[in-house]
Amino acid sequence: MEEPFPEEQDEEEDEEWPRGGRVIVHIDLDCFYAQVEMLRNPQLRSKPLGTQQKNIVVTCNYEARKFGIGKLMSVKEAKEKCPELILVNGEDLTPYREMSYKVTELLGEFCPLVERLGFDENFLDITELVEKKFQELEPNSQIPIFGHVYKEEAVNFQDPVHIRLALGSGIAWELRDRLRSQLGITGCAGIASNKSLAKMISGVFKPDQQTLLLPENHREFLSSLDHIQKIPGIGSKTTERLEKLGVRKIQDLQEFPVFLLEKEFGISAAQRIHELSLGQENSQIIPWKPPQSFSDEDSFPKISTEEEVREKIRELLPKLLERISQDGRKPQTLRLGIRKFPGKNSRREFRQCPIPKHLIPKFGQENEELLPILEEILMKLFRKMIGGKFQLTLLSLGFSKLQEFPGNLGKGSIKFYLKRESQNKEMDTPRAPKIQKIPENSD
DNA sequence: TGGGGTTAT
DNA sequence: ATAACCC
Repeated sequence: MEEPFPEEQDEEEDEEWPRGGRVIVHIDLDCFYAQVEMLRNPQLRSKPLGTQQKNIVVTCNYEARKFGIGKLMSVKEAKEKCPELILVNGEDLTPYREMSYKVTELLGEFCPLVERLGFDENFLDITELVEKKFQELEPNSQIPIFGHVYKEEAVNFQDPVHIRLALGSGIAWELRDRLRSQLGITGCAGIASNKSLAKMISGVFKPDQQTLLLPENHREFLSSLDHIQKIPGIGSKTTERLEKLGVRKIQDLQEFPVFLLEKEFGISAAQRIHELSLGQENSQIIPWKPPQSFSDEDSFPKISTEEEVREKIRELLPKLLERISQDGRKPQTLRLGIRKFPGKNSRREFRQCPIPKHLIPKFGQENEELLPILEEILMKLFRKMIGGKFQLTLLSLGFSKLQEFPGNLGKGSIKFYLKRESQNKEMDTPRAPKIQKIPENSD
């Protein structure tokens, strides 16, 4: 009578994985740049506001969205839709970068497993936190659910997986509450049993809300997302190739023969793609560490002389040097990036080179010699990339291979980095008093 | 269409 | 170094 265990994979697969063991939260800040600008100037809060980079409105607040303004819309179109739209320049990312790290830092106080994705998203693996709460549960205690549950599905309080996710919704609520009360920032959260699903579910109810996805609804939720590109990890290139195979909807992908996927993408990518379409994914949260590279770019109308290139380098280099010296680590590699004029799909080309050994120690201090030397190295690099005539629309400088310097013990460590970032805590946030939250049942 | 980032090959 | 991915 002993049925053999379904031997799906007796390989090195994570033992804990199926059974929906983990609880993952994805936090997605609402129109982040616009929020930061509204904190800097509260007058803007009640007005339609966008942040502008060159001729693009990159984000806008919800007042502006009422007029039909959306992400990455041209300034021209946005102004047509809303002539009284206020635009602030968002080309210097410093304020956003700083607030972004404050957010990650705050989340890190709850849980060491925080992963950043861009400036405005974070993943947390709160499995252990949830487990602790689970163990502390009194025999017949009521477990509140916070925020929405996808499909308004009833939580089954007999099911330990459901209970853990419900506890996770409480933690997500607390995280969002702290972001609002301490930093004045709102965002959405998704709670699910892996990163991919947590991320996809977080945007279901949009500003300042959260959504919980139960395992029974994985398939249905994925099918509801109709297009394959909604799956994180399936980008534009993969989408093109899939569409050539006749696959457009997630459901198409779920049902598509794996051996045909393997012919197109190779075994490992095919497996990944197929599993993603079913919501099966077990990648770990990679704890955040100090950035592995710094870069600074600028785009502009065509330039075509070396002198212009040199000028752009002179604008960008000091800013980067300042950031590097704040960080405390020293770069071993210098990178130059360009975009050539007929901007073939906005592609950039990069060249790197090692930074001469004797220059590396000079990076911490204010250093006048450093600038001209680096400038020359960059110009040489530039000449190597270009042969003769050129037209450029973008220049990018970057430092990488960041090395902690002996003598700077602990600089570059996470703690040090976070301290620096949060030092100018001019707590100008007279936020609404902390209110005891009542679970939103269904709004 | 901007100004960033990471990982895989 | 490039290409793919993410925001």
